[in-house]
Amino acid sequence: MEPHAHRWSLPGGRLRSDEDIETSIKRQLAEKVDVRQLAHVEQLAVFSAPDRVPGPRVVATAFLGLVPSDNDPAIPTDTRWHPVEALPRTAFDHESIVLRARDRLRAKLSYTNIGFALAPPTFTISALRGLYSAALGYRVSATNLQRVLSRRGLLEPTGETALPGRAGGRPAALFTFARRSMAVTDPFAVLRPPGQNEQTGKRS
Amino acid sequence: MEPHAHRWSLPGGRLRSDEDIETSIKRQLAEKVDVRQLAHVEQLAVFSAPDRVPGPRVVATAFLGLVPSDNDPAIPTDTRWHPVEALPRTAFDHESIVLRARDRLRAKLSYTNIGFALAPPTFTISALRGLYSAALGYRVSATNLQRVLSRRGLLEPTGETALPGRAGGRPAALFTFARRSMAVTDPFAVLRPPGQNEQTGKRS
DNA sequence: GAGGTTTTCGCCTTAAAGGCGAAAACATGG
DNA sequence: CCATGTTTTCGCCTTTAAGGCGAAAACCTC
Repeated sequence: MEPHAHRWSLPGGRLRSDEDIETSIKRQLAEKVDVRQLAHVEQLAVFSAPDRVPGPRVVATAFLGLVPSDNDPAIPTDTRWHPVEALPRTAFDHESIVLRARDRLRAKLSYTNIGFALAPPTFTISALRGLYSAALGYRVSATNLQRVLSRRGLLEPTGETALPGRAGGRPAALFTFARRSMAVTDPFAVLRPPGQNEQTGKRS
Repeated sequence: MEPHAHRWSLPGGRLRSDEDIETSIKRQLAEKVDVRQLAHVEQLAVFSAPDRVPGPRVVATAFLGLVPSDNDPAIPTDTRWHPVEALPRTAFDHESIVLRARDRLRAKLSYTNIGFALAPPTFTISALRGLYSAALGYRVSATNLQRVLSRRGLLEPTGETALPGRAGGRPAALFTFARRSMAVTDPFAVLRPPGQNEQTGKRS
């Protein structure tokens, strides 16, 4: 009868007539779950299949939101974080929404600087590596992560170092994301940067 | 009084309760303008600012649709193609929608195989170069385009060649997009292909 | 057949990513 | 306090992809 009762669903709600959708989703989050410190929010996709929920059709605009790993927002008792590799049964089409969000995040981690939204203001390379590994689903090399981000000019060393773990080891340097990387920069063009072009030779 | 009258606007219309949005936009296009042979359609973004149109708020889901360069669909007399570099004044927020679509296309041309949707079933490298140049807004090198697409395994030579232009010159070989590239393949991961990973050394 | 045109190919340079091991910088146990 | 284990960081090298440039190929017209 109510096949979707007692299943987990994503936070959300109805759009008010005086707000746009992004404002709305932020309000919903702030009301229902205490997730206010979103470091990044972007539209994911619109889900509009006529039968996606029982009853009259509901069009949903899904968003991807990222919270830095260092803040653990207080959430109500009926709410929970779920690891994406072990999702419970979800209501409606929410599972496919989550999977799309995951894929989007993975893709953008590679070709944008969206990683800044996952990291605390200051972090060690190993910590960042952990975040990237978790998000991407495979182990990332710290060495390479370090170099790739540096070469892209996204990483800035703060002077400081973190305390070594209880097992000893060299204390890790603390880094920050460069200021100009604090907004998501979309793809680095692949097929021809804006530089001078072509015009190869004689064109009279 | 009616600041948006007599301005150009994008095709579109209301969503019916028994169709999803993509179905809807395809229907609208087929009805209003005869653009049926869309080689690729994807969601662009939702536009929902409360004041984006006068009167009660209208939420619009914008799509990017691509038509191969060889078909020139019949369009009604009140409808026109406009070059994106010389847009007329548009109604509402339609200009920003168009610009977003343009940017999306440009980005995806670089890191996906979306180009297949712009090209006719068979084409010469120069023709393809023309399409890429027009879409990207800068001159692309034919040599490099050729190699990049080949190395990605997207280009397949048909045996045939096109007729040389009236000015002579070596007849150009005709190519096709490889079959497996006929669906948009999203990013080639940059930061770590799925291959073996890390595990660098001793982990006991 | 000479000269002009367009396409294609081959070789080289540049740039970014990834691998691997050594060195650096810490902890702890004898 | 020195040897040993641990973790991070650095340097050098390899691999892969993109981009440049000129020569060769293949066609036209006069």
